[in-house]
Amino acid sequence: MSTFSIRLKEARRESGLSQERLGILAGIDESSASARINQYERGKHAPDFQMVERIAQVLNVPEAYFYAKDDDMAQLLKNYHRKRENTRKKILEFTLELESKI
Amino acid sequence: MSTFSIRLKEARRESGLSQERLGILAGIDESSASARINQYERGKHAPDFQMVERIAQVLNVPEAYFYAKDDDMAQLLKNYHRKRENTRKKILEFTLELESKI
DNA sequence: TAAATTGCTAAGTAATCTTTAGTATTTTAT
DNA sequence: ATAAAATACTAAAGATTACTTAGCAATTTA
Repeated sequence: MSTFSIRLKEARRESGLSQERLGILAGIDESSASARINQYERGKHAPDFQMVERIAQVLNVPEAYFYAKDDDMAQLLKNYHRKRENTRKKILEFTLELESKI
Repeated sequence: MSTFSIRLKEARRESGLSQERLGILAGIDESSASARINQYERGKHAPDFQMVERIAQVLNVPEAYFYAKDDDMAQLLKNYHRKRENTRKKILEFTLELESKI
């Protein structure tokens, strides 16, 4: 299982969409939507970034979320994405107040 | 220019490495390291995730950083990555205290 | 328990990435 | 100023990977 596969499955399940429906909403032809999303989710193939952008939009997560190896980072990205601009700035500023690694 | 290209160039420049040197440190054969990193940086081709992992390690950024379309999100990811586990947790918790979008 | 939905897969075709073999550009040293 | 060195860049062929097709398998629902 790849990082991308794990995150895709996580986010799709949260959305309640089937693999095929997600693919169709992301603009894939209905004849191959099911196969392609399944291949992504099983780690058989990896989509190009344009497709990642479309999937991200449908699932309401930022593109970077799919590449977060760490669960906490994935959660952070999802949280950040779902805030208003004003609130996002506060989060970024908060990280600057904290001491860096060693 | 793709998101990946922009982030790669940003992070490589900060590191002070040449395209070729970065490629070699990321494990690419020296005969093609220059061409490949250049192709990535010009948006001509996109590497697979295994290569992204190696590049991320060399440049001391998280993999997700390369896919952050928003500059502030990219900065957040870099900051988060460079904190200790304990501090990272504080950042994640901080996002939970804030009100969500609308 | 039949029907419908959802998940999954092999294999051929299509598309993309990697390597090679350089040229072009920029930087450094004299 | 300019030669040398380093760095950036590119086309094209070869190598690899993704997409489509044509289903079958498993699960869910009525």
